[in-house]
Amino acid sequence: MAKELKKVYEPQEVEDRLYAHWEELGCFKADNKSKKEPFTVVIPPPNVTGQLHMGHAMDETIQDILIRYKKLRGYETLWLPGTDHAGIATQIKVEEMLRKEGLTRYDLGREAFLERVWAWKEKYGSTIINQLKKLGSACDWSRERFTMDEGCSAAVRKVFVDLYEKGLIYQGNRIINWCPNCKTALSDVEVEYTEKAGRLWHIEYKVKDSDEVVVCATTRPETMLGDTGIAVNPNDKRYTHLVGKTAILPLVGREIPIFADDYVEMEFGTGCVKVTPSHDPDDFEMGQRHGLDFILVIDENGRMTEGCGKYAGLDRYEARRVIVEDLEAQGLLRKVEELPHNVGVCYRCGTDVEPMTSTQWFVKMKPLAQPAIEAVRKGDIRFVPSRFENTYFNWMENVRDWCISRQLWWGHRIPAFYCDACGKMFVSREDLTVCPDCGAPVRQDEDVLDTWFSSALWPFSTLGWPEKTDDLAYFYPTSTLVTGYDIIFFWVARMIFSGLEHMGQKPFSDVLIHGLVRDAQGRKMSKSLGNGVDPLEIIKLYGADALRFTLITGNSPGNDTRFSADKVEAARNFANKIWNASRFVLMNLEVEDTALPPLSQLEPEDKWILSKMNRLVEEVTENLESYDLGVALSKLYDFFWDSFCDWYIELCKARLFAEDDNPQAKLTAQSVLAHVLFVALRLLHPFMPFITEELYLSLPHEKTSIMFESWPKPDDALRFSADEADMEKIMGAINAIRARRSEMNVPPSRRAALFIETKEHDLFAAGIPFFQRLAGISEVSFEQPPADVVTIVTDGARLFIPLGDLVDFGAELARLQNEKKKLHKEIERAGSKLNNPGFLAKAPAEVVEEEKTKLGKFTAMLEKVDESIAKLSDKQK
RNA sequence: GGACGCUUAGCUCAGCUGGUAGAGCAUUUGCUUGACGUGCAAAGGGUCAGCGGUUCGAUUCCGUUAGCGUCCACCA
Repeated sequence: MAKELKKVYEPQEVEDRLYAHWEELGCFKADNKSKKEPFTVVIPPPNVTGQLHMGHAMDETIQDILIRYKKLRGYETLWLPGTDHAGIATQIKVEEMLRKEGLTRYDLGREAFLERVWAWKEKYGSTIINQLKKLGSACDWSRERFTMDEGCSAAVRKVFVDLYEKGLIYQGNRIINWCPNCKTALSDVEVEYTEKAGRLWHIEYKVKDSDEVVVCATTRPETMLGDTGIAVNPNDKRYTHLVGKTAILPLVGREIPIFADDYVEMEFGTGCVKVTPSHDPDDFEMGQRHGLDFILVIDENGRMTEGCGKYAGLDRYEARRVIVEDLEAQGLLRKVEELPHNVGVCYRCGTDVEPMTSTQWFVKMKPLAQPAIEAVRKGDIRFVPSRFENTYFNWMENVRDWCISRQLWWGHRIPAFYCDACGKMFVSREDLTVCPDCGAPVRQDEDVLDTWFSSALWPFSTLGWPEKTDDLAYFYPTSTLVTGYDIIFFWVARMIFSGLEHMGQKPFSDVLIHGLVRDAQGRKMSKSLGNGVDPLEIIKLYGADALRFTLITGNSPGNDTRFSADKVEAARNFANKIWNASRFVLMNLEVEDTALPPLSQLEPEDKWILSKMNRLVEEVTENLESYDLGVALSKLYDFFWDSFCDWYIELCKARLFAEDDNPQAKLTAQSVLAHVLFVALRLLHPFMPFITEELYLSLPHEKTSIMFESWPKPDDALRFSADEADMEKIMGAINAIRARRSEMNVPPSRRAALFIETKEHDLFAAGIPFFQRLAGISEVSFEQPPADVVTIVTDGARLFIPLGDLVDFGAELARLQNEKKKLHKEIERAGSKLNNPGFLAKAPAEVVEEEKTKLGKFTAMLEKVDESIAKLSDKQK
């Protein structure tokens, strides 16, 4: 029966084999015809060209834990994997590759370029998928999807046309965020704001037909070329006389109106704002309110437009420099102040974003946001931790229309067709080649959709929508969405309104938010810092289970966590501990199963561990249900290492290796060991799938995989609170003896006799083998102890150890005095509580009872200590 | 300017609905104890950021102050 395991756990040797084993058995495959309750998770699709990083590793680990846990609990689990085409990111990568060949995408043309991207995707798209497998992810690979596969594309097409027909998608010339490097429009969430050093230039504008000047302060002098007005606050008495007058734009000579608008803050700058409606979101709105002209002065490359005279063609920052020089030369620069301010940069490339007016496609957000807010407000969708609901509401309530068109080639092409002959535009479910009206050829909109437009449909597009599939019927809405707080706006919010709008049903019930994985110093892991840790390297060195353990333990939902080699090492050590404990159990196993023996055969130590185990099952289950994965895992760690290994296994050795011939006692110990191990392996499996599977397969088992076993259930028959308390008295005595010995530097090899004075003779008599094995005791006697002893007072007994000349009477007396002081303190503490009428009247009965028990215990112990002190003092005299 | 989070042992962090503070790592000491030195045993180390309040009782709830951090926001 006994199987030989290696002395050290070698994850490298088992992980790939077990993953293949699971795939062969179809462990990850979900059945949409199942009678069970479904539990569905859709993966946040990683970028198809991406590499697995620590953030992914954490995200996937959490999902895998939920999936494996629910599967053991008897749910029909589906973890649906896939990848995202990642419009900008992927296109940039391929363009970089082309650049090495000296080519641009324009050299290739749209079609040839897209072929290259697809080829790239075929070549590298599976990289991240294979990396996910290394982590142990229990994804149903038969259902793997891609945001640009046929089905997802059909969903995108349908959604676009539907929204257009409902009037929720429109085309318009509005101010958008433009990345001059990526050369595309961006949505509001794709702009990141960073504080940069800047300046505030005060520029003089002459007032027409007057000697007056108005001074406008700006951080972006180059945009003055596009100024079409000057705004002041309507209540600003300094300027009321100017409202309605005209100013002359310096350098350009354009006449622009001076008007009043509430937007202007009187206190900031000079109180006069130069208004550039085409290059500033606020100015854009003022421009609309006041019917100003819109003049584009910066083009899609970030250069000044042709209409800019001598500045035409200059880069916007070069133009700034020249314009400032010119203003200065003309004496129009009144003042320059240093002013750090927020600059929007592209989230992909970091280039300063240029706000500009442009014709783009937008999703009208207000009507979509309302139900999405409601769903969370009503608790239909729940964020964990709930504080992220604030973030969500705040965004949803103030959301602006979503710019969805991108001037890229890689992505879902916008299904709008233009007829140049009759000037009409058609948004169509089918591709058009000729105009439905006039029959002339049509051309399709050049732009593609924001990547996040397709991700927003992920929870249902991946299940087959718009087809009415069995998957969709059975698995939608999904159960839990796991993701980082950094993409709540990008993705979570948009999935919510999309699900509600297109499915008429929420996309998921719970949103589990986790934080970032930072480096050991707490810095964000980033490519530019080069401080990223490669999860695959960690897996290679320490194993996937150790990595998973590291990412989960000591962390709570929504909080960032630091990653350090120390932690992984500790995790690896734990895996090794599990391995060796199992090895021990297997080496001593002569029974054929892991069933519990009849309760009547159980010894106190068996009841002790079973009782603890039973409570563990309850608590871990509870913690998992409330997504407290870190808490659950640390309880498992403590139970396994401390309770099971350091105590129970050691206690069992007394029986397993007993000289007397009691085969039944041995078998009982083996059975309990195997049983507890089996329970622990199942509880640990969601967190550490590989090692638990490998060990399960070594135990006597019925199934071909631990994944087919079921989650342990608490059992009322295993609540042995009295036995547990008894056992703890023995353990307390062992602890006390060990501490005394250690204090006195007695080597473990030096065995000592033990004299016990107790009213609980049977209990302590049963503990004899444990004292011998765990506390370095030779013989135990309940007789009167000799004179020269060390006295140890514990709960339930007084223990005496004659340690011969090792004992320094003075030291022993001091120790006892110290002990006495401690007990006095305890008694005082408990006593003051119990003397407090408020406490007695208002505290719950069991708390009062507990205090009374403690008081009794400590009082008894104090008596014993006093006795010993008296004896020792007598002797010294 | 809003919103949120953090401040607990030398370090990194747990601590659910209030009832004498925990883990890992680090430190010190001892140990070939028939699974494991990726181990075993023992020990030191915290007025749970400050101040108020609620309570019989607060690290835990409320308010407030300070420091740090994150997100959002139109101060040109």
